[in-house]
Amino acid sequence: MPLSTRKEKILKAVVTDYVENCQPVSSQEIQNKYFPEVSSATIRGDMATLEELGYLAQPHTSAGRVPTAEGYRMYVDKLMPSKKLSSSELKIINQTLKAKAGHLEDVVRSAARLISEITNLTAVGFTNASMSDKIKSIKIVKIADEMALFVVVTDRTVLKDAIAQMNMGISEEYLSKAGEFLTSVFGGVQIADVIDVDKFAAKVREEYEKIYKALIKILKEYGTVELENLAIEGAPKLLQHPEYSNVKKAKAMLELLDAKSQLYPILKSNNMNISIKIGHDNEIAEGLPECAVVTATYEVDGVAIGNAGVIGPMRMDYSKVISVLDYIGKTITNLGEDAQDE
Amino acid sequence: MPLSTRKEKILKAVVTDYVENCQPVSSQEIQNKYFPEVSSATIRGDMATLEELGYLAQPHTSAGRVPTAEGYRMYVDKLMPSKKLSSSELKIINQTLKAKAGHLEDVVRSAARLISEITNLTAVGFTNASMSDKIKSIKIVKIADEMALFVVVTDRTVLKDAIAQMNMGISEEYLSKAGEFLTSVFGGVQIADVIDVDKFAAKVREEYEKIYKALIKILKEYGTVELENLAIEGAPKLLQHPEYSNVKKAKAMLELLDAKSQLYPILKSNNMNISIKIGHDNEIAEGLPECAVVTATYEVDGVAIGNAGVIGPMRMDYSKVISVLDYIGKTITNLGEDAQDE
DNA sequence: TTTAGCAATCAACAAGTTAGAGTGCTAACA
DNA sequence: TGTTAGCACTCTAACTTGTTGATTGCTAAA
Repeated sequence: MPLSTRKEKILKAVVTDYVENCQPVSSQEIQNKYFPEVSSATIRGDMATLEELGYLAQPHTSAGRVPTAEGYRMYVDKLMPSKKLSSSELKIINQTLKAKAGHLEDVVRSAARLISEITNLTAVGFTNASMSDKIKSIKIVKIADEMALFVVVTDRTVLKDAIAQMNMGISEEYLSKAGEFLTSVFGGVQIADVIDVDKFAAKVREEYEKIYKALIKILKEYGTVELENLAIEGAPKLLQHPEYSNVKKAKAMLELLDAKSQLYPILKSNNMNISIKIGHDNEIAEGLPECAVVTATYEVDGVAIGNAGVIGPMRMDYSKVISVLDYIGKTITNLGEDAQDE
Repeated sequence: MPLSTRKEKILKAVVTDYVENCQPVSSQEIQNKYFPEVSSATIRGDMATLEELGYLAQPHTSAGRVPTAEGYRMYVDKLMPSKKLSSSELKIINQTLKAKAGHLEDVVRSAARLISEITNLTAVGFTNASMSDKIKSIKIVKIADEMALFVVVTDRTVLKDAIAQMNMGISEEYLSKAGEFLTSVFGGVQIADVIDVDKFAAKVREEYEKIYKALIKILKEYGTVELENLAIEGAPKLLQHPEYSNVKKAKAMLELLDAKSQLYPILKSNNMNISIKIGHDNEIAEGLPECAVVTATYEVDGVAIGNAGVIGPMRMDYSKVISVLDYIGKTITNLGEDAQDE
């Protein structure tokens, strides 16, 4: 049974009002603010129906109505108006991201910070890395007597934190040659293949065998890079929402944010442009308190380079969140293309 | 007027009990648990004296006593027993830190995590970097057509996140030569001097001028490296302390932790082996809620390489915190010396 | 289908009461 | 002089009760 237009409008009004005031919405209020043309009794009837259908709920008998997860879902899917960002918001997004152009991790982190500041919610951002990324080049730099820094450039990012212990007395020339050799062998090869020893053992000359082993060790952790790059911005903002005035709930959420490995699967949207999970949707994570997660996947040249989004109470301004994520997505894409044109 | 031994013991008992139970301590309780040999009336008298001296306070007339900041201070300075870590705690510290040996940032971050887990408090850790660090070597690696990675090794750390935009068509040889040249000019020179253009402009050959400028830009941010490396572990643990059951206070603390630039001066202990700031001590930071900060400076070969410590309510188990910080400090120092012996 | 009117429900607040925990004081004692 | 028992006093925390106001659901009429 499809909802009548009036019922839709009432649902929309309830969500709008509740998002703004965080108070159960009464039929009176709906009538005054949104529906002067019908009586509160009529609205009451409609609200009762909406409650039967599962879109609204009552905290207690003599209270107004509150949207359920399904209510928000319906709102997001069908009823939500699109919202424009203010020109000052557009400006700050452009400026901030432009300043960081070129540094992938910085861009995503800045994006998260922007999102948090504009939406007043806790934001997250992370870059993607996958075992199917391809090697572009490998450089090895001697930084101390027995230490070498591996710089691995892939088609998506630059791995530059990997330090390996080396034998005494290995020369710079040798490392440089080894880098060239490894680049020639592995250039264009997926990381998943590089670490598959059987496939390449034959191709690696004996003199570079130790280096190859060090490389494998480094690349095995490539997938965890995205975990380390998971940026969380504005965590304390959680506490300003009445939903988390209860310390227990607040703690549960903060602990979730703290445990990045747990958080990650919740955030990772399945390559959807914008993914919206509300309430039940993400109750997959055991014990996760009622909340909503909105994430966007960012692309440059058609390649997904990272995700960013917000996590917070179900009661959030979805429309605004989506505008921000969308605009930031476009800005990042353009950033990449501009860089190429130069 | 020095305290009588009994008064000292009573103060110690009050602190011990309050740290454990977070309940105002009554004369009865002291008598039962710590002083069966004197009557509660006597203890009451002593507690009244301790209150006059400013070591104890009463939340209200008919409540027990609570230590003041001065009370904790006295406890820490004179009365605190030393505590041994359990063998399982020693073991986990050794194992965890050994696994990270060689990676300075990782060691300090792991140290913070260990501290947080063992003390059940929020822990922080950061590596030191200062403009008086000396350059050891500079390598420049081409990672894309117009991008180069500067790897700057100093006597304290390795700077390897600095990517600079380069002119089209700069060759790897040129960058490699430039690196050698810069190393020859700046090896052993303090960073503060390197970025002082007037001092060295004459020495830098014209062909490397642009590279030098890029280097300066990078090194100017060297000091902020430590900010970025400021690791905070176990922030949600704050909320499990009754002191922060009030969401407002919790938020103030979390915001402090979030604003790293604000937090940093509070944490940076003035090269003291272990620094303990309690209550008023660190009320320098405006609006900082009542709390205590205990930090230790870690050294390898006599050089301070980082700090780690805890931040939390004044009511904490100082003795345990200090044991942990101390033992971790020793472990880190040994780690560095072992590495050299090999 | 909509509306007005009205009884019923319930949270939130305020006021009043009680119980008990803990103190400070005092007078007696060692 | 220091210590103790005893007791009155204070104050919070918890519970009870009553009241108010918001909001609903229902019903009968338009």
